[in-house]
Amino acid sequence: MEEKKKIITRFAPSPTGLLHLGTYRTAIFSYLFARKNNGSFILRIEDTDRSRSKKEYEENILESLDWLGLDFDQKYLQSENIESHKKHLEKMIKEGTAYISKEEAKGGSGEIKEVVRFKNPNIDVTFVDIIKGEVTMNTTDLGDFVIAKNMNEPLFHLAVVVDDFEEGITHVIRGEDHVSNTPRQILIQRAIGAYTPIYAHLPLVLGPDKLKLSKRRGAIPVTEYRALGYLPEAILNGVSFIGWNPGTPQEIFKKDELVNAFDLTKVQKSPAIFNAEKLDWFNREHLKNLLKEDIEKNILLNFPENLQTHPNASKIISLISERISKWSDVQKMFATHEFDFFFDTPTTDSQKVIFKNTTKEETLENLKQVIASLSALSEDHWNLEEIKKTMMNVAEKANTKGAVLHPIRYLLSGLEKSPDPFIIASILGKNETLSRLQKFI
RNA sequence: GGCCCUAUCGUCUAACGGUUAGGACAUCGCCUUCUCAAGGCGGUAAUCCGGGUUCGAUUCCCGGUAGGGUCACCA
Repeated sequence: MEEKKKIITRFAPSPTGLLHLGTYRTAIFSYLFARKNNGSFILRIEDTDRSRSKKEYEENILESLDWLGLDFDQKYLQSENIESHKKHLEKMIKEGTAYISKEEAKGGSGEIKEVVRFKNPNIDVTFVDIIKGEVTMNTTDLGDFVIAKNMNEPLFHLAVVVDDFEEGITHVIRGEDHVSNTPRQILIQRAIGAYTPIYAHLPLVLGPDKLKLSKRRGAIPVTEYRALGYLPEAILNGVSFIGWNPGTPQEIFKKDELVNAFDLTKVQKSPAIFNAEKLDWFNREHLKNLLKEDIEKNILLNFPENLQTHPNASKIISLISERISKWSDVQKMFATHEFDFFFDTPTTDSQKVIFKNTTKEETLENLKQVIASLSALSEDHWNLEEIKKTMMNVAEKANTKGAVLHPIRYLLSGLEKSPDPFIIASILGKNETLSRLQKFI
């Protein structure tokens, strides 16, 4: 029986800023690959650059992973492994694969510093990448690159190699921006006697400008998506589908389905442009999977505070729910005063009451009839069906239904575009409806 | 510029040499008892170019072009 090695992947961000979707996509793919194969997923915070690393960014990473539901089996701080990095450094120097170089510090201060450089054997390095296939690069023009600022401050390439080795990482899944780092790291692996893991370099996520997604060019942090009211499962689903698909027509996936369907070899070879509109669609689809009461609760939470307890608030929730992609859209609707008329009598323009190609007299007559038959409806019968029946009764007798329905709708909403008059009237109640209609008489 | 990678509708993609080149988002039109939203139906829209290989190339090979990545005492 062949023994299968347990798969271990890692997500290794540096806490030097708020990370966007492109970065988290590498976390998602590493996570899905590990879980799909019953492996482990490790989080390693690469904080060796002490001047740029900030605790708040580390906390943001933790928060984001937690929100997305990407649970990790281990968490390491790279800075905690510095003693091990030093040991390898000393050993490399002793064995001649690295050396201390005295040179002028950068910045032109004239100060002489000691940096540690890797003794480059200047050879071709070939590695197998699950996504890109076999890649060969010559390392000659890399020179003797720096692997530590000094004996106490190891740098990226050394730290990554040592940590991956000691943590037993079997698959390094990271962004394509790391392919050119890979030969250097393989050289170091060979120098310290480490194995070479399997690589999978993911093509990058590009912004609408076709350039690598970046904060500078408008990419927002994952926690900002949370603030905007996106569902974590929708983000997970939508981001997974940037440059990957399961090969079946299904597009909406819950987390466990994603784990089940994930296949690293199906990852696209070319970079993908991030489509924010499609992400909204993913969110709308995932919204449909939510419990009705959760939807209602979240929509209400996004009402202006003074309206949350208004008697009409709960009645317009279903109207809102079919008009939003994400929770923050509710706030937007109030900001643009779309639904103000449910809470305050709208101001109306008497010219706009009259439906196209009809006269004022006609409109008045129609409205009088509507008011009369609506008045005859008892409070007990003031519901959507009865109101609709009553209004349609008048409307069908008119030349065009719009001659009746438009004036009603406009007087009730004060808007050219709004939900239909029946639902508005049913929400406003008998008194308010009649009072708004009478204003024109 | 050197090195590496990539190339199907506007965008994300499907088609492991033979398809009327399929789907999704977006867009447009129609229906959906006035408008809007939601829903239904339908439409427009793609194989970068040039050579090969082959009976036959979106698919394989070469070249061009275009795009991306990377060239730190950051990660």
